[in-house]
Amino acid sequence: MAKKAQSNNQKVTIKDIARLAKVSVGTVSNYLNGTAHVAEDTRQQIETVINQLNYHPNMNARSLRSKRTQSLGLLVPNISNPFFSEIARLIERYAWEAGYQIFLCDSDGDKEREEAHLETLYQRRVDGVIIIHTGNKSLRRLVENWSIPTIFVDRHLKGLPSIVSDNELGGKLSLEHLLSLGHVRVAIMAGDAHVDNVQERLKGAYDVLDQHGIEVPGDYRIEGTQSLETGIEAHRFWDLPEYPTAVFTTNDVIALGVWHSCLARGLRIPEDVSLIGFDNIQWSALTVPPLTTVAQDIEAICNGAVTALDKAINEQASLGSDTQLIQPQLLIRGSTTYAPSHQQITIK
Amino acid sequence: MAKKAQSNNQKVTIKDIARLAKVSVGTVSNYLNGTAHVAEDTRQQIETVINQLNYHPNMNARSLRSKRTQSLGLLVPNISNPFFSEIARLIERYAWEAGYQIFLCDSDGDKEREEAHLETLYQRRVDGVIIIHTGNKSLRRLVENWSIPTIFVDRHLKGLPSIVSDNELGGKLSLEHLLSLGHVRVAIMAGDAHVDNVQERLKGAYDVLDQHGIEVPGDYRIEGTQSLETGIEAHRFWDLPEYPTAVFTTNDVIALGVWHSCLARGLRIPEDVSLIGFDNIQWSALTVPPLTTVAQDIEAICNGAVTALDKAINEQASLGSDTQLIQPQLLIRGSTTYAPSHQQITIK
DNA sequence: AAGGTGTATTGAAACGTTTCAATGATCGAC
DNA sequence: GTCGATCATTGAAACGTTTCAATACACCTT
Repeated sequence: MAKKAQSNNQKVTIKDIARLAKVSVGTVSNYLNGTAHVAEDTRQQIETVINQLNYHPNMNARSLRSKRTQSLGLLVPNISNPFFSEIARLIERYAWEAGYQIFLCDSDGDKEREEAHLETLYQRRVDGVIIIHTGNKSLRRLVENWSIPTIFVDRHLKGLPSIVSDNELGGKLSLEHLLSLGHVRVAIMAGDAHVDNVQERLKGAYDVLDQHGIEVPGDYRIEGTQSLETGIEAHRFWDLPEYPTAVFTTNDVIALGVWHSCLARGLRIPEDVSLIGFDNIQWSALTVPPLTTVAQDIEAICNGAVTALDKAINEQASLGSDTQLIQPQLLIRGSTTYAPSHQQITIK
Repeated sequence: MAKKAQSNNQKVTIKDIARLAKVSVGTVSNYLNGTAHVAEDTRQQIETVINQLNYHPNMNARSLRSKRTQSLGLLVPNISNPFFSEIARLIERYAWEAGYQIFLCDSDGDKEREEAHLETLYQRRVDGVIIIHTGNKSLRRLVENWSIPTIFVDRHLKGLPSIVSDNELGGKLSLEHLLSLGHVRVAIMAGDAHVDNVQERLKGAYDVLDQHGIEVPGDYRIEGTQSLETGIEAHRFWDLPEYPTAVFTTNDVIALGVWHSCLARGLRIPEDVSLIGFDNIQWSALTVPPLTTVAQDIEAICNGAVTALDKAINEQASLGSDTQLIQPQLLIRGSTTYAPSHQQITIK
């Protein structure tokens, strides 16, 4: 068995290819990139040599010269959050289809790490950046005067290009649904009220409540973070003498936490408590009954983000400075139903 | 307000720094990398200029010359799978702490995409690669003769360096637990029996069953993929005249699918059915009662993988070719209990 | 005053590509 | 048989760093 000359895979360069194929480096480069026509026979020459030598172009050299890295940075607060990991999956896919690979940067909710990650992305000269920020104000300064196309997703920063759901509308749809079912004692799981999209969802929700003259007492509102743990805090509702018949949450993870607190307390959903989420993460369809929620069209968001970046990169068109809104959709499933008659219920 | 000369952030290079600081490029490089002592006053010179000019070193140039990219490739079958996204989170963190950033590559369970991703990782000259493979046999050839330190995680390939849980032990612990509770009618949700770790878990499980002379009838076993959907297939069990009292699954996601099928059928866990998972993903603790499962020590796995790579990279020590086994741990929670008396139960 | 010893700095080559003006070859038209 | 025109190819500069042998300088020692 002839062992081919593949073992020296360490450092075969375009020069080696050129030499063995008896052409110039320029021609090989042209062949590789399709930058110019190369004659049929030289093409075959080159191909033969490349296959023999097990050649893998060095992208760093290529990037240095051409000022393109075919890579994007993706900065997220926590990749193991199911909503963000789904975004990552889609971004990765669309990016791959457009010829980019992505640097995954997890800020872990930490502002310093967020900035440090951005700095290295800059140093790597990624072609574009997609950010889900943590509410870090100094991010604006950082991004405003750097030269890499950057787009915010899910959470935006006023005046910087972004593509997010119409969260206010989402909050509105959510509460209109609850009120249409006759609920009056509505609790609000606000989560992290520092996050812009949370604020918007809340605004949409409160607007509807105001409009119907419904007031939310202080002990019907819990703030915290966008996490399971905060959702579980809902147990405080169930200690109240008159507990809410419906709970609005600012995301599904929180809602699942609330659900957990209900199960732990023996409360049935939706018979005792109607519960509505936001995001439509994978798990929200899995509960029994499935969670009513406001679905974000994250395919549109992710595809939009990658496409916009790609366009900005290739046509050096500006990304502009506006927020592109994507329509959310109310997904009525089993976790919401008509308000129970107004009897006073006491937990054992 | 003086607007500093920061606007021309486009193309300031180490040469500019050198020129303005009146030193040679070499010295600036030494300062930046700490490769040699630079005198106190020149150090200050350089620092001043760098701050004035808003300089960001070009990592592509650096990589080209130094043959180091400070980046790792992470190849996963599906980043939105909660188990993999948790792995990604940990890998990203440990890598960051060790000075690397990671390229996230999602193979989407597709062999071609998997190979294509690896090829580009090679072209980018990443310093190391971490792979969770999809069972692609030709991966071996690909990895065996390339020169980048590579380690397999969660799923291994015989003879190639890897770090995985002792899955056979896990399966054993799992079934010993079920049998100790008196279960005899045990069903097996095998998931994807092509995946090596699934095979091992099954082996551990069947060994215990054999040892106790318990046989699993054909209709007590379901295969499919490592997914929710496959778990939900468990509804077929509940159609049987005598359905299983316990279900062993090869991962938590499947287990949650099984749980779903029980809820849909009105079966209570653990009163009617004992259910045990594998992995200890975040959501497994959230069910009520929480899911009994075999916890993988993925912190150890991820930390081990990054550390091993880092060592191989810096000391060009070989990674060897052996599998490092990490101990799993049985986590007894609420979803398993004693087998009900052997009465025949008929669903309505 | 010559030699020796460090320490801080320099200068230029190298890394592996792309890019582009310039060259050579081929061919049809006159 | 010459002139353009077209097409394929070449050669060398450039990209922004690191690396390393060589130098310059200052300070001791004898």
